[in-house]
Amino acid sequence: MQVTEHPTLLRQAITASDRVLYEIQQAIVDGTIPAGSKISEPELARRFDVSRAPLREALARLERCHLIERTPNAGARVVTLTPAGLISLYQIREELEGLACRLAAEQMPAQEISELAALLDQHLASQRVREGESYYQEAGDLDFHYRVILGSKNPYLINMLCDELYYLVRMYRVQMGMNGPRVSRAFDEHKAILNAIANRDGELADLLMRRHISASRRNIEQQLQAEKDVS
Amino acid sequence: MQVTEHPTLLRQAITASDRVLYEIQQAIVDGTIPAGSKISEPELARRFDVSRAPLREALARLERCHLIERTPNAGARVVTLTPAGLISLYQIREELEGLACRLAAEQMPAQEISELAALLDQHLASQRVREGESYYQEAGDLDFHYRVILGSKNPYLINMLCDELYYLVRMYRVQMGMNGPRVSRAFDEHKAILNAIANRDGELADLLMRRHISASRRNIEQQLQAEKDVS
DNA sequence: CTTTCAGAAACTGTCGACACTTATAGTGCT
DNA sequence: AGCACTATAAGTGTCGACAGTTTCTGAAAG
Repeated sequence: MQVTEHPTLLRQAITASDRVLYEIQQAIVDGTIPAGSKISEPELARRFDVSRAPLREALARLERCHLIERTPNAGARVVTLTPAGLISLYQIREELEGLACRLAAEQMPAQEISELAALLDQHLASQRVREGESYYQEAGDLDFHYRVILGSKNPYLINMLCDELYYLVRMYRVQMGMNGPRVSRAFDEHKAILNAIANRDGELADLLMRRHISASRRNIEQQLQAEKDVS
Repeated sequence: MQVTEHPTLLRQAITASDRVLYEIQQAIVDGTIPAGSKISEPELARRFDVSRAPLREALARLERCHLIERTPNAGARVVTLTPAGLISLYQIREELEGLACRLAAEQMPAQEISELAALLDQHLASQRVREGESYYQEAGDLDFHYRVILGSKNPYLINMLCDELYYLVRMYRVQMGMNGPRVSRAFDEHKAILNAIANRDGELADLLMRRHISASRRNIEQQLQAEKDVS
């Protein structure tokens, strides 16, 4: 089996199950496999050219990150996006990412903090170029959140947010077509959070992150409401 | 395939994978399969009399609730219990169960609240009988937490706490041999939390639950420290 | 026309076998 | 004796096939 890069340092074998998982995940997030649609194992197995064994393992992991729902003997469906689901998701994000900020303020190494500062400057530059363009900034937003979470050094927290919840967050953002004036405000909020972390003020970082996520939630809710009004 | 109880109401088919998952889970939690030990798929398949296919699905779910750790092409190991892991776990519980309490104070139906009150009275009775006996009370403790979490009506929260984290919490408790004077104090704390929920005071319920879990963490930490001093 | 009930098709859960990787034990060399 | 290397054994990842269940189709009865 192939090995990525350094054979001894990073001995992470890329298995067929991993590859299929990655492709299906992307397809669900961007809507290529539409929300709410039923999933047929034989069909997907043919489509991605693998047997059902690795496919089923990929499906198990997709269920783990809440992108599909399975019922015994009856198959799997892609989740449907609802306002209630969005609120439930963001309620948890508020608590968990608030905690992540507090821990990051205590645990994050100075070097990681400066790297994160550099990342924000880089975002600022690219943001000036394409004002209002959403995709890059949103990707950057996730990148910022990722790094703060990693800075918490809490393995369960990292696993829950980065592996289990974030693909669903991305799915909401992509399929709701995030854009608008929130982009530039988000940047300022990031900067304030980073400052609090750099000052080792966990309490403030926690508070700011909760506000940041709360604002983000209201933004998507508004988008969702607007979409509802059209139909 | 067999069906549990009401064929139309609860159409949950008990699959072989489910059965094996349940048995292995229990074996890991109570230490029959010791912490840190390596897991051999063929051996477990023989031991529980199933093929490797359902066994692997069970292992995937065990990884999901953090009872085992897998590395590609190298097999799985039962997790090891460490002070750092315990702290990380309880940090998350504090946030998530605090949130659960706040939501339960808002969302929990009156009937569920009165049922929970009845449960506590029942605990009180059995507790008087066997003062100091830990196992039953601890099971009751988990039962109380379960109901509060279910009362939050947040599906992600319920899944994370009841399906992903609680088996590991039980494992820490069982293998650290929880006992001592904490049992009776925990009951009073439960009662206070229930009161706050019944009064629809989410903020107070949140605070009390955080304290309750924080005290529980300190209790186990102490136990763990004592065990360390012996060795 | 709707409803009910067979029969058929499709699908999920499970099994045994094979390919390739990892770990183990043994052999030869310094 | 200690170390490197090779061959063997064990184990994981994957495949194709079969059994039992669910769902769809269609015909018959109300």
